[in-house]
Amino acid sequence: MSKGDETRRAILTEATAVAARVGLTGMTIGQLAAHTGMSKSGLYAHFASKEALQIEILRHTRERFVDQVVRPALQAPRGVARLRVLFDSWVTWSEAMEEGGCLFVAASSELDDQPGPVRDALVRDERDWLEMIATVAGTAVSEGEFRDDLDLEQFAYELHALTLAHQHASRLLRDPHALDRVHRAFESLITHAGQPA
Amino acid sequence: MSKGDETRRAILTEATAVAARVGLTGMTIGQLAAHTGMSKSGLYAHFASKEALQIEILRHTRERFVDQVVRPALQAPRGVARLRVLFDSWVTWSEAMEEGGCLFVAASSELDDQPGPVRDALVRDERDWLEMIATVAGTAVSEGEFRDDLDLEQFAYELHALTLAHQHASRLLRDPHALDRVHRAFESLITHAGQPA
DNA sequence: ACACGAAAAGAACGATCGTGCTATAACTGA
DNA sequence: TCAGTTATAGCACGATCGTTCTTTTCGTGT
Repeated sequence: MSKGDETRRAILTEATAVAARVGLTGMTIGQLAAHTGMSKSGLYAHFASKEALQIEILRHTRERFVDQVVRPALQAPRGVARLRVLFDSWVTWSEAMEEGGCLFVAASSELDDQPGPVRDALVRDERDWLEMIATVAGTAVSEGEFRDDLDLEQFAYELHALTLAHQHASRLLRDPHALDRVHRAFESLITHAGQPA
Repeated sequence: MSKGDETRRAILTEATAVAARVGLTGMTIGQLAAHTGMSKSGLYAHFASKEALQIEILRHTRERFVDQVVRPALQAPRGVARLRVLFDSWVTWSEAMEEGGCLFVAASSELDDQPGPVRDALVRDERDWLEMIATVAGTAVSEGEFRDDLDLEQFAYELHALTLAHQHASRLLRDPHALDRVHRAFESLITHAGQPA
């Protein structure tokens, strides 16, 4: 990997952390330069525009998300076990962020009414994520662990709701029982998906 | 009401809409002045600082929230009926926002790691809101509609999760079935709160 | 209707924004 | 090691930021 790619990656990693804290829009080039110890123009030379940087931040985060959350789940056995790994991996991913939590969660409400290519990229990522949850839940159906009339999209919606709630309880409210809360809600969700409607 | 109070209120109403769209931090005085047709300094004279304006926006929004969401619920009969009104009123409140949705939801992820008096005010409001949900759920317990070992805080957590998810589905994903989704999730929540654990 | 206080505008401040252009410094392949 | 590319810094730009001041306009009580 050339020197350019190396620093470029370092910038993206740092930018991801900053963006999670102050938002993709709130983040500024100057602020980012200060954090990385580079000059504003030296840093900026790696990207075509701030908007392009924002999109690359999302791409970079997505790659790490797949590595740390999706891949472990796909290596677990199909069914509820895989769903558990997916969920636990997400919680771990979210907790691992020193500040700001999951960037996708933060960006979701920041960009929800700000049209443009950044929002479009985020929408694609979020759709993929919901689809992934639904697909994994589907393996629990085909394994006979979930009832076979389960609405997979509705299940994904409700599981995703827990991730949003966890970020809220953990990051905003600093609820010491946040982890316990989200796990109990998850178990309740799984239990009811297994019983007949 | 004097002229000053009148425009001040008009500013806050407009500012609430702007803040819901671009965030409490993303909103600027100049932008706000343009939206209200006032000069920057004329508008700014009504507030001590931008931070003070942000706090007043939250206070103003809170007042309207109590009027439009909390009060109707308290006028409904105790129990599940009251809980339904509370939830339906929130959905109506959220849908009524032309853009950006519920300001509290938007601000929650924006301020979750930005310490200061604005965050503190928001945390108080969100705690009050969760407490309100738990209290209303409690009336359903004492009316015998919910099982009496129901964890009220956990119930509030899960109901609140649905409001976050609805904003996500409705505003970001523009899911045409968002309303249907959130209602089904709500019914499911109520049903399970009524059955023995 | 007039005077006085309140409300709004005008103008300017230092700072920082995103973004170019130009020069220097640092890598890299022959 | 030297040439040539690539990466970074320096500097400046117009615009806008939050904020303060002074001046003008307007609403209001008598």
